[in-house]
Amino acid sequence: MADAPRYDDSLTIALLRAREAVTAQFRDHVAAGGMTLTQWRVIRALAGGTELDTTTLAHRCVILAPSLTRIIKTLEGRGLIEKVPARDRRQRVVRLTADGEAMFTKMWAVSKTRYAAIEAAFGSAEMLDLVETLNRLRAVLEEDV
Amino acid sequence: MADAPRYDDSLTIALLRAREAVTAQFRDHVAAGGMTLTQWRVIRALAGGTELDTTTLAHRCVILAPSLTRIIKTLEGRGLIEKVPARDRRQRVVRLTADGEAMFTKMWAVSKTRYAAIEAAFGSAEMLDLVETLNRLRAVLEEDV
DNA sequence: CTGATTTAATTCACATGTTAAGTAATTAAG
DNA sequence: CTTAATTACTTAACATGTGAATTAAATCAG
Repeated sequence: MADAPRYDDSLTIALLRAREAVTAQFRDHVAAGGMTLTQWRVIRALAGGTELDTTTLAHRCVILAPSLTRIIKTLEGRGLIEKVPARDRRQRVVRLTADGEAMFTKMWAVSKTRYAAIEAAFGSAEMLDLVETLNRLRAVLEEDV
Repeated sequence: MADAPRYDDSLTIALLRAREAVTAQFRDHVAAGGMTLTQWRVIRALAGGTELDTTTLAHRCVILAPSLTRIIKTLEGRGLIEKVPARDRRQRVVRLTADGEAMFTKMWAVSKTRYAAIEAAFGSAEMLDLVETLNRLRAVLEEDV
């Protein structure tokens, strides 16, 4: 069992820790804006007048449907997003309100800076490589295994 | 705003999705054993008679203290782990029970196989590289930025 | 057109993530 | 030795992750 870390958790743990380290770079800033990182992903996905249904939004933000239902309720309650009538009445299509767009614009500048700092510290090319590798890993797992 | 996805979320999202894809390879198996992936990390960390205090355990498993408190309560209730008297009475030191070790042994064989499958599909060297890169990213973020 | 099936969201129940506050035991200051 | 500061953990409160069941609307079979 001494060899356990090598066979199961190493990749899992490395992914967990790396994600933790990256999100830590944004959490304080986003929290200062009165949002969670998850909520911020939703705002981001809708920025620029984008209208999306729950399923698409959930997929892009990597949020499960039940979580997104609650988040939409919360953000709508804060006046940051609003519903849009959809042809298919099963769907819930949403977009940012004017306040939502303003919130995005205000926070985006800082977010961009933080991201640039990460890129500078880690290396721009290395970062592109990493993202590509992560996406390849995901592609492999979703097909072959 | 059209460039947004390139500057903030790409790494975050890539990490999220990659982690999701990897954990998906283990979730069903672990769930079949009546555990969550988080609980399994704890079992794993204690396998082989290891005794650990909450702080160390939390760090190794990448679980926040409040979550670990609940998990320990749950696993103790199921008879999989037990408390060990500690010199420092502030600490809560735990270890696996005989049932806990049995549970680990039973599930470990399968877990190992799943991990090997991932390694085979993605590439052994690539996987080592990825883990190393992730750890380097983390190291950079925890120091420089 | 009617009933069965599928699809999109929601709701429910429970586990975990996350921050802040609280408690108990240890250590350090004097 | 006594008090203040620190440390380890717990509790509380709320947000999210997760799977299963439910509801409502659209689609399909006949």
